[in-house]
Amino acid sequence: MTGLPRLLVVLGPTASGKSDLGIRLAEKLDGEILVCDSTQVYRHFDIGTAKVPPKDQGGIPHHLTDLVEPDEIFTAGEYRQRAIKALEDLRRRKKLPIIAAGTGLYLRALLEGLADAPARSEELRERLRARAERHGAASLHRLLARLDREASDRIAPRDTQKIIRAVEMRVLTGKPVSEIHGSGRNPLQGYDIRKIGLLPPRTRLYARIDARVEAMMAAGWADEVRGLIHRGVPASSKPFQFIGYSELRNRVEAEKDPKAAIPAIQQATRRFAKRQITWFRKEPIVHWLTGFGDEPEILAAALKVAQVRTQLP
RNA sequence: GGACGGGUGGGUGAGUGGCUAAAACCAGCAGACUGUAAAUCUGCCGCUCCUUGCGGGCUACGGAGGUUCGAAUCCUCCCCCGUCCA
Repeated sequence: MTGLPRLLVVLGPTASGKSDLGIRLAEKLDGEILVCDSTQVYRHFDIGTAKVPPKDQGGIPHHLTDLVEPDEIFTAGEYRQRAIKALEDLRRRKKLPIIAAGTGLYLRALLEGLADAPARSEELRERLRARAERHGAASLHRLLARLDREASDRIAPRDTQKIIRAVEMRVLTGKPVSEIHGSGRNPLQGYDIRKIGLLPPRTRLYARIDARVEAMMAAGWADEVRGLIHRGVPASSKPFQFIGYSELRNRVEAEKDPKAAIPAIQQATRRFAKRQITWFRKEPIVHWLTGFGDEPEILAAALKVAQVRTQLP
């Protein structure tokens, strides 16, 4: 066990101080950061996705950000592949990988792997979406019920996104979802993985979120959005769906005061944080720390978790 | 001082005699989620008791009375708020 190279994971809801803790740990333990965040993979969307600006990175290399252009679609499978490459690179250079994870699905895709399922098919999705438009979301669910009863029982009739994915898997492989998932995952091997979870008290976390949104606005978030519009990033592009970006784009386009969007953005971010917490609560073997990543006691506790010889159960 | 309009659960707001613990939306809480995941979706949401049931009890629609078998809904008075007239 002790022969395996270590892999640190810092996970937690947005604004819990993951990036900060990650950098401090990297400084002490000769590590580098692997960002695990579905929004930071997009170039040009910087302020609202809370990327750590280079001047604040403390000289610690940050990987897995700015991977694609805004009009591209990025997926968990893609993330897994890139992350594995990055891990191999760090291993060669004998650096401690520290994953700063805010996107639970991506983290799971990397650590536990994904089933051997087909990638998205845009044409098929186009057809399915058209069907939903014409005959309603319920018709898609009925279609899935015919193709894959078990999957349709598990997915809510209105959850069009998941229904489409299930139909897609069934059509592309001819196999029901349960069979594909039953075939197993391909977990990441060869690491002594230590997971540190940041879980600050809810009220304090919410207060930080509120303050951070204000700070992002003060840092020129609206101008960033203006720039994105000018460079021709379409409203339909994925990153414009991210929290804050949709609200700000609307306001900027309508030439309304962007500041008026602040309460709505704070609200959406708080709800997002809640969803992250729900997801991470299920994550196996996490050393939970009830505080923010920038607090000295938390750093001390995290260092302990990272360095003990035998992994605690 | 007078004339209207209005006061409903944390918020907005529907409800004009029983089907109403009270629509809807928001907020809040909890949850699901294996290739869009900062996405998408689900449940709960006055208090309380138990044999957890489309169960019982209590409290609730500004306040106090009243009418009625029955009131958030009708009547009386009072208190607030808004607009207008003086």
